[in-house]
Amino acid sequence: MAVSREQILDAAIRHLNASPTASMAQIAEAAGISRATLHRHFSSRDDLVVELGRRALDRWERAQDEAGIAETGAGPADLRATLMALIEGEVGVAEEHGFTLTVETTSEELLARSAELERRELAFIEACQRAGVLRSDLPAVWVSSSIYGLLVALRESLRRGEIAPREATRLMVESFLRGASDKGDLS
Amino acid sequence: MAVSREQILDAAIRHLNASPTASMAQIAEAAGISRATLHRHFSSRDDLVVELGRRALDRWERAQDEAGIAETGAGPADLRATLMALIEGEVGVAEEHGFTLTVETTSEELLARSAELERRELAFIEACQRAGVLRSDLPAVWVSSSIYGLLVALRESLRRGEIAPREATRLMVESFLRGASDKGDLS
Amino acid sequence: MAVSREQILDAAIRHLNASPTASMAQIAEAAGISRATLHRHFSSRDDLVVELGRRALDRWERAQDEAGIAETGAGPADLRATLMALIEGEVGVAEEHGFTLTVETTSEELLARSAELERRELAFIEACQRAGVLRSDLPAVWVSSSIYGLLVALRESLRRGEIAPREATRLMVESFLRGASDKGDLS
Amino acid sequence: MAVSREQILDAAIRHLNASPTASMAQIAEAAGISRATLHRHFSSRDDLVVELGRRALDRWERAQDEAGIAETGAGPADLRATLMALIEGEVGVAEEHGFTLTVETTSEELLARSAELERRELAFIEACQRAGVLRSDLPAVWVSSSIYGLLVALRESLRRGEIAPREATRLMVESFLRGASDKGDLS
DNA sequence: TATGAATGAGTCTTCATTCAT
DNA sequence: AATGAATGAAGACTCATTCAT
Repeated sequence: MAVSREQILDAAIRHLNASPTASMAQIAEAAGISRATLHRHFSSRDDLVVELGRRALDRWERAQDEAGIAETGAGPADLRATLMALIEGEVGVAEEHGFTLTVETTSEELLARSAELERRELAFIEACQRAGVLRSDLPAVWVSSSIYGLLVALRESLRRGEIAPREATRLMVESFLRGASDKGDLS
Repeated sequence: MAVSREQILDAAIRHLNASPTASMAQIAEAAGISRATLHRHFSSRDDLVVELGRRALDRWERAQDEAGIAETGAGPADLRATLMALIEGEVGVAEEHGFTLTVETTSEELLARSAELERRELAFIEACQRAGVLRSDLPAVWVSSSIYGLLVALRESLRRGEIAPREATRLMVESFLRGASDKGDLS
Repeated sequence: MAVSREQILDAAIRHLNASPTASMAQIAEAAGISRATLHRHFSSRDDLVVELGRRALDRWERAQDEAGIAETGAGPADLRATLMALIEGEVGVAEEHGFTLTVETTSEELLARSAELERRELAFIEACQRAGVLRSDLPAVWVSSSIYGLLVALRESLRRGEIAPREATRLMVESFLRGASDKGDLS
Repeated sequence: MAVSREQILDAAIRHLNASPTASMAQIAEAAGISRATLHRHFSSRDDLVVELGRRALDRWERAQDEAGIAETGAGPADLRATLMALIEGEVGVAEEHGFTLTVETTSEELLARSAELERRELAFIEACQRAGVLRSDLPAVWVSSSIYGLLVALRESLRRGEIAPREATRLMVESFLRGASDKGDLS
C-alpha cells in the first residue's frame, strides 16, 4: 500500500510542527517510508519544504478568496463580515500549516506569492480602515502584522492545551478587534 | 584586543536572531573570534544558548520587577500604570533578546525560571481582571499569550523596518488593550 | 562490492593492533570504506570498540569452554590436559584479538563479562593448585596474571617476527610451567 | 615555589601510568602548573614523552650496570647472582616507569638506545644459557621477552592491588625461573 | 618566569543525497 | 516503485601549540 505524496506531506508537516529541525530520516520514519523513498518524492529537503510552503500559501489564498477580500465596493457591514471570515479562515491555516508561517526559504516563487498575499491582505485592511471598520490610527501594516502575531499565540496556546479548540476563533477575533482592556476602561 | 564574554553574547544574539540555526563557526565569525576561542568561553553550543536564555530571563524578570507587578493591594489606577510599564519593559526584552523567547532548551533551570516568570505574569493579569482593568471574559492564560504573540509581531515589524521604533510601545499597547476595531464599531 | 560488518571488524582489529589510537578515518580507510559508512555500521567509536571487545571475550569464553575448565571432579591428569588446552586456546585469542585484552572500556557489559571469565579462570587455577598440578606457594591471582603477561610477550615476539608461529604454544607452555631456569639449577 | 622539571616529569609519569592517553592539560593540572608552563619546559608533547622514555632507559641502564651484566668471564654462581640482581632492578623500573615500556615513539635516539639495552640483555641471557644457568632449549630472545611480559603482569597486579608490593620480586623471580608447575610434576 | 587567551589542525558524528539492486 | 548501502560535506568539539602580558 504505497504512501501518496499527499500523505507524506501531511506526515511531514505534523512532524515538523512538533520539531522544526527534524531530519529527513525522522520525517521519513514519521511517514512510514524509507529515506530513499522520501527522496524519490522530494528530490531535496528544500524541495519538500518549498512544497509545504506552497500548500500553506494555497490554503491561505483560499482563505482570502473564500472570505472574498477582493470584492470591491462593499459596504461596512460586508467588510465586517468578510473580515470575520478571513480571520476564521486564517485560524484554520495556522492550525494546519503553523510552522511554515515562519519557514526560512530561498524560493523566489514562494517569497513572491507570499508578498502578493500580504499585499492583498494589506489592501483589504486599508479598505476596512477607510470604511471605518478598523481604526485608522494604527498603520495598516501593523494591523496586518498583529493578526500574524496573534495567530502565533493562538497556535502556541492550542499546542499547550491552554485553550479549547472551539474557543480559538472567538478569542482570536476578540483580542484582535477589541483588545484585552475592560470596557469600563473605555467609557 | 580581547573580546569579552559579554561582547560575544551580544554578537551571538544578534546573529542568532537573524538566523536561528547559525553554526558555531558563523557565530564565532560574527563575534570576530575563532571557533576554538568561542568554545573556550562556552564549552558547548548548549552552554551558549543556555547563557543567552539566562540573560533574556534576567531581562524579563527585571522588566517585571521594575514594573512592580508583585505589589499587592494596588488599586485599578496603579494596576493600569503597572501594566503599561510591564508591556513597555517587555517590548525592550523582545527587541534585544527576541529569538530566545522561542528557544528550545533542555535546561531544567531555564524551564523552571521561565515557568515561574509566566506564573507571576499570569497572577498579575488575573489581578487586573479582578480589578476591572482587563476583561474577564477572556482566559487570563490567553491574554498572557496574546501579549507574547503581539511581541513576536512587533519584533518582526521592526526587523522589516515597517514601523518606527519610537512607535513600538504605543502600537503594542493600543493593539493589546483596545484592539484594531474602530471605536464607532463598539457603539 | 559490499564490505560486511565482520570484514570491517577484522580490518579494525588488525589496524588497532598496529596502532591502538587509530582514528575512525584510519580504520575506515583500512577497511576500504568511507568514514560515514563505518559510522553506519558502528554508530560511535565506542560502539566499534565494544563490539571488538565482545568478539574477543566470545573467543576467550570459547577457549575456556572448549578446554573444559568447568568440568569438576577431574583428576590431576585431566586437569593437566585441560590446562594445556586452555593455554593453547588463549594463545589463539592473543594472536587474533590481542589489543582488546588491554582495551579501556566503559561498557558495563564487557567489564562484567570480563570479570566473570577471570573468575572462572581463577577457580580453575585454584583447582589445579589443590590437585598438585600447579604450585601452591604462588597466589592463584598472580599465576593467572602471569599467563596474561606471557601472552603479551608472545604477541610482541610474534609481531616482531622473533619466534616462529609454530613454536608459540610450546614456548608459552614451557615458560609458564617450568620457567627459564636450567634444570640442573633445581637439583 | 617553582615546580622543577624533575617534579613535572614525576607527576607526568604518575598520571600517564594511570591514563596513558592523558592530554597536556591533564598532565599540567596533575603537575600543578598551567598548560603554557608545561610547554615552556617541554616544547611539544613528543618532547615530554621522549624525556620520560629517556629517564626510563636511564633507569634500565643503571639496573643493568648495577647488576653488572657486562662483567665477562663470570662463573655460574656469579651469573646467577647477577641475574637475580638484574630482575630485581627491572622490577623497580617497571614500578616507576611502567608505561614508557610500551610507549610509541618516533625518536631515533630512544629506539637506538632501547635496541642497545636489549642487545646487552640478550647477550647476558645467552651467557647464562651457555653457563647452564638458564635453559638452552628456549630462544634467548623469547626468554628476554618473557621477562618483559612478566613485568607487565607484575605492574598490572600491583596496580590492581592483587599482590603485596613486598612480594613483587619473589613472585617475579619464581615465575620466571621455575614456572608455575608443581615440583612433583617434574619428578 | 609564568600564565590566561587565542587558534589551526584534527577527531567524532550527523545529515542530505546518490546509487545499485 | 522502493529501499538498503554508501558517501561528501558540514557541524560540534578537543587538543597541542603559540602569543601577549
